[in-house]
Amino acid sequence: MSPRTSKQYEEIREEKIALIMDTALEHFANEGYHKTTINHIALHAGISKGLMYNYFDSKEALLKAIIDKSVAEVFSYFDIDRDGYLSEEEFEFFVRKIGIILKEKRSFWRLLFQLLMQNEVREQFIKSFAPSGSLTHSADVAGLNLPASRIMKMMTDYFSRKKKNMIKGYDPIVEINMFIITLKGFAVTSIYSDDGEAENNEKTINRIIELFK
Amino acid sequence: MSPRTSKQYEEIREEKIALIMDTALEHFANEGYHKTTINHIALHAGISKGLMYNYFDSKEALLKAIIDKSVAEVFSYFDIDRDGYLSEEEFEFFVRKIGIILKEKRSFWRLLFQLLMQNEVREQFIKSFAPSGSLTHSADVAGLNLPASRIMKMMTDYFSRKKKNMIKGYDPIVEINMFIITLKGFAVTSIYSDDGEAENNEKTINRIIELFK
Amino acid sequence: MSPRTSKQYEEIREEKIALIMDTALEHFANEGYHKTTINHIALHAGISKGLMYNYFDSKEALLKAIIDKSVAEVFSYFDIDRDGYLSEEEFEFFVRKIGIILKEKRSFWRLLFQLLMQNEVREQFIKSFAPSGSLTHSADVAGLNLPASRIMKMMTDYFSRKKKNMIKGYDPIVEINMFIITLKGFAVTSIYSDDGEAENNEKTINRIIELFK
Amino acid sequence: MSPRTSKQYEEIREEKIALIMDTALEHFANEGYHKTTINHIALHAGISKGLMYNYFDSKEALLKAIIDKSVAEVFSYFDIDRDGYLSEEEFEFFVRKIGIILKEKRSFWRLLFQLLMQNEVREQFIKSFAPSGSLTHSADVAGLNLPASRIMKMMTDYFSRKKKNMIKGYDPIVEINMFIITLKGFAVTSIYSDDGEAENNEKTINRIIELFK
DNA sequence: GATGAATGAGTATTCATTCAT
DNA sequence: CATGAATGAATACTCATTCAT
Repeated sequence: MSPRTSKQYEEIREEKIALIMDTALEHFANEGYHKTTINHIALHAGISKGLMYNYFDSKEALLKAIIDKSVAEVFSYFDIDRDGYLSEEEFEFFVRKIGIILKEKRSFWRLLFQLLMQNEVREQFIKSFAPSGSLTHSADVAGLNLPASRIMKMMTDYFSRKKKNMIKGYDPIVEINMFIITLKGFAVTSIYSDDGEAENNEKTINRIIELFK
Repeated sequence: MSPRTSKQYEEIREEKIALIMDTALEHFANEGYHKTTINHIALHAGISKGLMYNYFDSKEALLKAIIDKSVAEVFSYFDIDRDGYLSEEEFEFFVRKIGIILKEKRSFWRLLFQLLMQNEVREQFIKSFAPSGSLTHSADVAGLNLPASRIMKMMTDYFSRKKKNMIKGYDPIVEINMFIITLKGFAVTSIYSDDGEAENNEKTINRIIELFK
Repeated sequence: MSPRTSKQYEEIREEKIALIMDTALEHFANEGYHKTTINHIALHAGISKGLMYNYFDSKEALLKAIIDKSVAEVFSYFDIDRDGYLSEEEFEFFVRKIGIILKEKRSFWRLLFQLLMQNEVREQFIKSFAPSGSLTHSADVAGLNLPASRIMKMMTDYFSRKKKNMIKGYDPIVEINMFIITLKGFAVTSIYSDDGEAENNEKTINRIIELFK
Repeated sequence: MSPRTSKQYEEIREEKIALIMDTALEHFANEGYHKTTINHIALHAGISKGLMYNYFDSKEALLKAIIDKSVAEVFSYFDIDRDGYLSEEEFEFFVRKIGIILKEKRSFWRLLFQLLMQNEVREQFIKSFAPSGSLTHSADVAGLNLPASRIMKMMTDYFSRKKKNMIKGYDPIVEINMFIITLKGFAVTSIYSDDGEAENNEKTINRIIELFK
């Protein structure tokens, strides 16, 4: 007879918010943001249209919340705040981690790449994640210069240090770019590959490490 | 003031069709297919909304026409119908060609990648371009198995033949995958890079050739 | 910690009802009935949405309750149930009373005028306050024929009696109408004037009395 | 077979715009802006919902267009740009004109008064029509300080000049206020009176002229 | 008595598509 | 061939109202 405690309410809220965000991410990622209607999301989440508007101001706000949350999760995967030095072991760890996170957050990556394909969104995204002046364009990951400043710095240092075998003509900038496009290509491939290709992806990761370690 | 000859009419038709397709491609690529309205296209093409429906049955038909035309153009770039053998010179030529075509057909590629990010479209696309059973998934370019059958065959042969330096553990399948994801990563990066990065792209292309030739 | 007595409950009820009605009146008056949401009222009253539905059946019922209560209050200001005769002193008192009540119940008047601007509402209102057949249209206060029958009767008597200075052409009906539109114009002005204009309003009241006493 | 000339198109546009604005004004005035739905307007205008959006950006833009047009019309009724001097004949003409315009533009006035009853709108309106600093509040017509500056100036001059009979205590400011509230009261009454009361309104106008000329 | 999550009918707005001229 | 007015189904969003706790 008495009203729920505010703790109970908070739990309900969080559950529903998670439910909505998860459902929306799934559909945004697979059918596209524009093609996905609020109705569709509500239907698949088993709630009413109106409820979503209790938690999110608009479809766009929902999208933003999803992106923000996912980006935060991804960043937290790489405990950035270490010494800033990248050893060879850490480099390998980093690459393997990417392989894992691409699989685990596959929906998010699909959505993100999708969004980044649109000029307006990409520019917006770059603006919000790239500390102004922090990066040369050569270090830009096709719009994905995420926590860029820090990670990129470590990368650059890493590749500068190696001077692989002192090969004549070794250019760290070129090498970083190669590494980035390789990762990007792997990402784009991986997030649209099905489970049957897990083994292949594994081999590819190994080869990437072999090449750039 | 005499009535136009049917030849003149034909010319007008073709001009208008080209104008509409070019304008639409530009906007589809940069603002996204869904966000681009027919009104917008008509406005920018300097024609009326109705005219487009004289030439195309629907917005989707327009999209399809654009894709078909562009794909045909891209394929024609690589005169596929040769001997089916890929020499080292031809391999280098092929890679450089890709670098060029990515720049020249940038809008198309943007649009294509954008579309391929949507499950439904991707599946549709794969179905229409991949002769069933022709490819192992390992040779699938994340949905981009273009004139696949033929080109892929040549590639596979090429990489199988090389057995680069007879390095132990050399696996042609892995090598092809590496090559493909590298190209794909380069593509995704290149089509969203601005002109100032031409030099960088050039260097990257050189390095790709160096690595996989 | 003993259970509340029913008297305490009654007190809570009345307090809450008053709180809700006051808050609602304030917002209805200033932002408009339609623009004011139940949420908004609940928020500003510091209660939950649901609580209002414990006391009022609907938003419209709340409105009606507010109007009824306010109208009753206004009528009670003029202790109508006297001898039915209006002396000159009483006339002046009456006019000054109106000046005061317009200030004190400003929100109500704003709301009322607002509502009366809508055909449907006005008709409804006229029906409920004007005993059928009791008034000639000439005595209608643009929908505001409040406790009409009685007060109007007194007014008519008052103006008929005066025959101000026996001026030729003096028409009590016209004079009543003039008096009414003057009051109405004063009302509309007064309820939207700010405090700084109190002095002006005072002077206007004096002049009205001077003119119509 | 050939498309309409742009003149024909222009005619169609103007006709439809007028139709939409007239229909909307009618309904806004009688049922209230918020209660009137776009559907309703479209239905009564015999057009589709969509068509209205071909001509107006939004419901609010439609409202604004109506107000702007009506205000312009009303102002044009009083050919403001004369010598700025108000003779007694002109004063009478002015008052009678108001009586007429209230009848002819009744819907507009209903709508306007309705809107002015809402704080936000009223403030907006005052801002757009009152040249800053041009008026003392005492000359404010309950938010309706229209082409205020000019007309009010003429009025003030007129009432200052008269010093009616040199009566002791004659205060032009008070007299202007009285005149304004009388007009306002007449307006509010008139726009909600039906045709049967035409005669009464006529008499009231005569009395107003008698009192303030 | 009190709460706020949940609902869904209703509303403004968009946009591909049609069609008379 | 060319035009743009007209349509209406679809979509995002609002808000009064219900109800389990």
